[in-house]
Amino acid sequence: MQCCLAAFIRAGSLDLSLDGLAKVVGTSKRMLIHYFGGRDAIEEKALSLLEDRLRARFRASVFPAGTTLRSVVAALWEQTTSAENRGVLLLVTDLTRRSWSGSARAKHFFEEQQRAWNELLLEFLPDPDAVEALLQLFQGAVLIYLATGDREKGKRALERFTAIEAKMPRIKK
Amino acid sequence: MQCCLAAFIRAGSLDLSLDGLAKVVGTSKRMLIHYFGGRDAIEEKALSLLEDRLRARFRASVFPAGTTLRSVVAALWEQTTSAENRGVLLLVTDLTRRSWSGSARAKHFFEEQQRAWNELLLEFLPDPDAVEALLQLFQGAVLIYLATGDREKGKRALERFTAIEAKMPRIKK
DNA sequence: CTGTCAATGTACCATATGGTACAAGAATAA
DNA sequence: TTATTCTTGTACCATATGGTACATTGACAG
Repeated sequence: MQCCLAAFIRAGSLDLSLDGLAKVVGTSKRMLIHYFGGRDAIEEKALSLLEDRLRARFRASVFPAGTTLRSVVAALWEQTTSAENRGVLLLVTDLTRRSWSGSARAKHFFEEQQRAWNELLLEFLPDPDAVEALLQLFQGAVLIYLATGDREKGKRALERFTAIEAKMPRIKK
Repeated sequence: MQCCLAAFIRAGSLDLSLDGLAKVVGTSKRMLIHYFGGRDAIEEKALSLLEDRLRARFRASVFPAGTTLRSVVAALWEQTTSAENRGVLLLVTDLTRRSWSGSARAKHFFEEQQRAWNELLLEFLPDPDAVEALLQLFQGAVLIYLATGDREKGKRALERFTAIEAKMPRIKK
């Protein structure tokens, strides 16, 4: 299953035929179905595994209390757009699309991701509206990054956001 | 061709088989290929038509000089996320994905859209960095809107952005 | 050694897809 | 009227896909 997920990540999408998947994993379509029980089951297991992995990554990237929002966001951006994570980013984006194309599983995945990010950011930016805006900016930055390959645009925009937030008079909630 | 584009818009994607397309349009796959010359040609013509239509919409939505950034952005958001434009929005988003999946045509489409929006916004926000950030925020807001169906989140975030920009001391360039 | 059962390859099936061959109208120029 | 060209339906083809049938292999218990 690890190999399957790796293959999906390498493809940057769940749109990978069983034959293609099998070739990458080094087995046959016959075996994939035999072991895992069909296309849907494979996608389901791969998604669960991906969720686990993302949760683990999130737990690992816990920042010490008092870290500035600026450096948290910068670190998240670096990690999200690093070359070795490009596949994961593509896959997650593909799932986002599926979540509005009617896939209940993808919708669930998307919602959990949103929740996790929200929770994390709220620790460093204790204003729900601001976090909401930041998440949208981050999503948009990712999209532009994927479309243009330019990491700097997103970096600048996020930097700008955090700089303004740092200067804002704030009523802590 | 108008009908074909309408069908793509209704599907919210270019992933519509010739058979499916033909059924919606009220003809046969045979005829589509005969008249337009194959799948690729149909997509190409539909995209060109869509580009024309979006350009026209943009020209129509010219705002009088002096309009505040806030109302420009609010109007764009209303228009972009209106129910009757949902199909167009889905289609454009699908094209954005294709632009990073290797489709040169989609990439060109994406770049032209970006250029047009950039140009428009620059008239009301004469700071390229701010426009860059605004565009990313808008993209992200659209994504969240598509995934959640909630227009308010994006509205709030954009409102927030324009409110802050209005208060910022600015060196006009 | 022999029976049993999991593991696996090969060949197949049904469906969907983009596309073509061909023939039968339907219109139109001569 | 006749020859030609345009239009269109039907049947087909090749490929890809998820999935199954069946036979073969190999290990292991008795």
